[in-house]
Amino acid sequence: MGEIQRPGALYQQVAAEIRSGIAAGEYPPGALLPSEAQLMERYQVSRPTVRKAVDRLRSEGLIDVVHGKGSFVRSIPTPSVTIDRTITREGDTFRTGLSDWAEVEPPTVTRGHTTATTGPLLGLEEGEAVFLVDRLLADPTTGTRAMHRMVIPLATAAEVEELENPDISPDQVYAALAKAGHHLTWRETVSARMPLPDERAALDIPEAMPVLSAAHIATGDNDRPLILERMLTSASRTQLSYAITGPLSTSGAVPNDA
Amino acid sequence: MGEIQRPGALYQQVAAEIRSGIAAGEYPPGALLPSEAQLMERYQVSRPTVRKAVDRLRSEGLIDVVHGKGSFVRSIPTPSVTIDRTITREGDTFRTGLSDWAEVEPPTVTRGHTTATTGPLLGLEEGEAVFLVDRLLADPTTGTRAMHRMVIPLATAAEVEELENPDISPDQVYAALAKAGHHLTWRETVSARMPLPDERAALDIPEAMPVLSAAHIATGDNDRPLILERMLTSASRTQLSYAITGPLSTSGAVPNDA
DNA sequence: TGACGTCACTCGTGCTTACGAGTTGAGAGT
DNA sequence: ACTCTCAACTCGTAAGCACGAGTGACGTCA
Repeated sequence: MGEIQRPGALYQQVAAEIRSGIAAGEYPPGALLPSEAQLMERYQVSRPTVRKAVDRLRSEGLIDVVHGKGSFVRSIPTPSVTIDRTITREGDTFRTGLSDWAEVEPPTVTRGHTTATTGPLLGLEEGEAVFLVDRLLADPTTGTRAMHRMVIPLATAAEVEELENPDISPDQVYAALAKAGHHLTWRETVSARMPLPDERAALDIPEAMPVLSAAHIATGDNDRPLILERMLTSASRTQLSYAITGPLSTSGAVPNDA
Repeated sequence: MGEIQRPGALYQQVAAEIRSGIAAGEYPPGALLPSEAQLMERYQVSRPTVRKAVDRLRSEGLIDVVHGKGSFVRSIPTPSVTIDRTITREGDTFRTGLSDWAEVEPPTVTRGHTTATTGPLLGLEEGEAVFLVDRLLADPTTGTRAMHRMVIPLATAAEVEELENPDISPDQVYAALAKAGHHLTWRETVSARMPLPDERAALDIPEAMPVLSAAHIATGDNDRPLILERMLTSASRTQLSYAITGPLSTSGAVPNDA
């Protein structure tokens, strides 16, 4: 029946066949793939070969394999949650897009040190002391989770007394900095990578799915970095959105009532 | 010597041991892991078990396995290329951040149809005819590649004669739209996912590494979507950057000399 | 001294066998 | 008619064996 004639290793050929079947709609999303025994028969290969092919498809995120039941075609991971990171100059604020999200646990405040990554972004050496405020957030509607961290240099914390309160929300931080007389600008860098094991657990990330990381640096006068905010979410469930909205003023008035 | 006592399957235990070794610096980035035979001896397991453990680490993106040489610890994939997607209101332009990138091949222009993803973004039904302009770009400095696609509804193409020229650069498109009298606003959504096989090949993406996808919608008056631009890059090599720079005017003057 | 070939070592692939464990449904027993 | 048990299905794990193929070092020969 279905002997195969494709380039590469046997298990690659089997994997390619199944992949084609998925792409062609033969196995629509949610469908149950033939069992390993059936695939053995169909392609005339041994079980380890079938397993290797199936394992490859799983590592590509195409299927979910359930013990005792079978392999199911994953639906195309369309991010269902959009986090609006729109930058607005109204009153020099920035919306994290996480204001409505609930805190799964109370925030954790620790004294830590800058890493090779966070140090340069903040204009500090690697290993300098900083405050770390960690939050685990959840979207009330969908339950989608996000890890949120603020990295606060000691110099910044000393300047703004509101920062002594660990319960201060990310959005409030910028208001506090503005109130302290800082004229803020922002830069955000977005990257993606595979999650670390603890991140996978905390964010409930399916196998072979990446995380989106957004690092947000608020800069004061003289291009001095004041605070770093980093957000981590499951890329299979969330996307980030950027836009210009509303009237944008050149000078950016700083409100005193924030 | 090093019999193992960890939860889970044997190969998981072996994988966890090696993972710890990598995290602890026993195997620094670039280092050669012990050969499969040595790992068999060290953990007193069979070769298939060792191979499965090694394969797991590879699928996690922790190591690279080279036939005939061994397994090497991957260095932490820090994105080395930053694409500046900064939104500027000077003259109603938007920089793709790809202006300096070279075209690997001539652009491809095809007539296609909106998909379930692109349709709604453009305010069209799924399956409506559109022009697709595909580019494969490369950063001249690092060789990093990017796939770039413009999805142009027929209505937009009919309105702007410059769009008949397939060689028009993405940045020029916005200038042309502005010249045609459109008052543009933008929204960009960023997501990440695992690459499709052809995308992996075109972008030279290492195993178990995701792609960053940025979809950029230009909207004219009455919130009418005019054009969709999508960029795809290797997340292990690139990151996206967003900021507000320069003076921002409320009305956004449209230049006539673009 | 140089070029070449061999050989040892590496991982890549494939088959067979065996058993454990989760899931489901059919059938026997009540 | 209902419930419970068990058999038959599923995938998960592990071992052993065999051979192919890429790489590099070493020794031999010209």
